[in-house]
Amino acid sequence: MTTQTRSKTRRQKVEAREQAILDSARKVFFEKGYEGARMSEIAAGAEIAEGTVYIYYKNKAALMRAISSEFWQALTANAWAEIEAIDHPYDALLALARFHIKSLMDQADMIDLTHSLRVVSADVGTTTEELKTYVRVFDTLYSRGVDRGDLNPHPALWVVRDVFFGTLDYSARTLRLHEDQNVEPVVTNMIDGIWAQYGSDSGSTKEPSSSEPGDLVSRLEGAIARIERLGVNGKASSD
Amino acid sequence: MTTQTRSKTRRQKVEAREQAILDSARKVFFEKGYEGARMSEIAAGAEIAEGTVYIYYKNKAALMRAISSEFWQALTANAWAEIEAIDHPYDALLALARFHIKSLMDQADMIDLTHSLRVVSADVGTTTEELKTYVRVFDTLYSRGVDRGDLNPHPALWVVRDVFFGTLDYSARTLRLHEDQNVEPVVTNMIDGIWAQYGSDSGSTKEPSSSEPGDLVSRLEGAIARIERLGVNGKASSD
DNA sequence: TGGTAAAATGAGTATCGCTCATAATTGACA
DNA sequence: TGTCAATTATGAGCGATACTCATTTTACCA
Repeated sequence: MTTQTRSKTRRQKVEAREQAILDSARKVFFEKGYEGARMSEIAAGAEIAEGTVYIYYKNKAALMRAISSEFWQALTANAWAEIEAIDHPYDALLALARFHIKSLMDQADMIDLTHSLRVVSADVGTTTEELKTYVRVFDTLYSRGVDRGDLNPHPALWVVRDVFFGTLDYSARTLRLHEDQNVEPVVTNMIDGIWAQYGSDSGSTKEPSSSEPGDLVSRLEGAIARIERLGVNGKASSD
Repeated sequence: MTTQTRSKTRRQKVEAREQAILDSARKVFFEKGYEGARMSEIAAGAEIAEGTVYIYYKNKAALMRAISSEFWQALTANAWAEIEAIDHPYDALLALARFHIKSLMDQADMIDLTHSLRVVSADVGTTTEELKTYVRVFDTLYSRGVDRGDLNPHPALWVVRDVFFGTLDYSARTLRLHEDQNVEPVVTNMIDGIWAQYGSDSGSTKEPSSSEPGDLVSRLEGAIARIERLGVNGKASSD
């Protein structure tokens, strides 16, 4: 028992220190940027000697990679949590888009740092892998929509995926420079665009012209609901 | 005359050296990345002493910024040249999209380096300004489309602009990893999507009643038109 | 040709990421 | 509790690099 307790204590101490290093490093990286960050300052922030950092992380790039990795894993977990209770693919995609763009805007520093790693450090494999995992949330939602018959299967999913993430990424950057940071117009606009192109209107088979009038009505009702929602949330965006 | 000739010679020599530094730096930056690039190697490539570089460029970041600036200016000029002879906004946007994504793919190193500057160097003002100038090509084309009555005015142009550049940016990255690097599906799909959402279907004037309740009606009419058009165009995009 | 301002040089400086010999701490066992 | 081996921490020192500056070289004009 004594053995286990002490062993546990030791491990706890190590883990606490590891986390302290990460916390300090994150702070310094955000304040000074990757190059501007000093290992000495990171060590001081974690209240350890500079050499100790290198026991936990091979070098500066590895430390940065760990922070980036931690961020993307948390983001992925939060994304899943955000959409798990939502049934309809349209609403789920909408929620994911909202979550994504808000995350980008809130944690812009982290995003920029992650992207910079692509160039700063040659070894980006890890980060790329984490990005792929995150992106899988979208892929799953889209596939679910296809299975339910709400979305048409796209011959290359990545085309739609790039519209989704590309648009949100750029919009987040733009929105950050604006006074009005209402994301609703951007999100609704983009999802509606995807739905207009890939939504299965008549259910199963694709017909040239407006095939079944009844379907048009139901889609219009959905559109009205969406527009009304925009009217409530997006009122400020009309200027 | 002698005076002018010699004075010209001196200036020419200086300018030639400046260009030699830029050329050498570009090469080294591409080969080694920003951090990996050595000022000594850049100087050696330009066949000058290391200290001389600092007469022309304040520091490493300024040198990188000059390269980035040169690149974006050339890109902007080429973009204008690419679309100047094209009359119809749809074709022009298509051409711009093709040009943009191909440039991104061909000069991926440059793009990555430019983006990394955002983090590496705090002073990014210049690069941002050059980006804005480049983006103006798109804005002009869209406005032209609105003036001609081919496109509906969007309450916030940047929303469409971010769809355009965001999608192309992400798609370029994805395409680079693919065997098949055919940009046509991406480009056509994206422009068609924009056209489906913002193309003025019935032809001429838009209802400018922005803040009136009638706004909802006009927007609904646009939505109906889009849905109807989707029935026709959506067929092509499904393969 | 001689004088001067501009331009080039490269050894030297400051600073940083990282290493490693040494010290301190921890925990199993008697 | 005291001993000892293993683990963990330390920080002076090393190599490397961006950048400076006193000195030299070049370009130009009278």
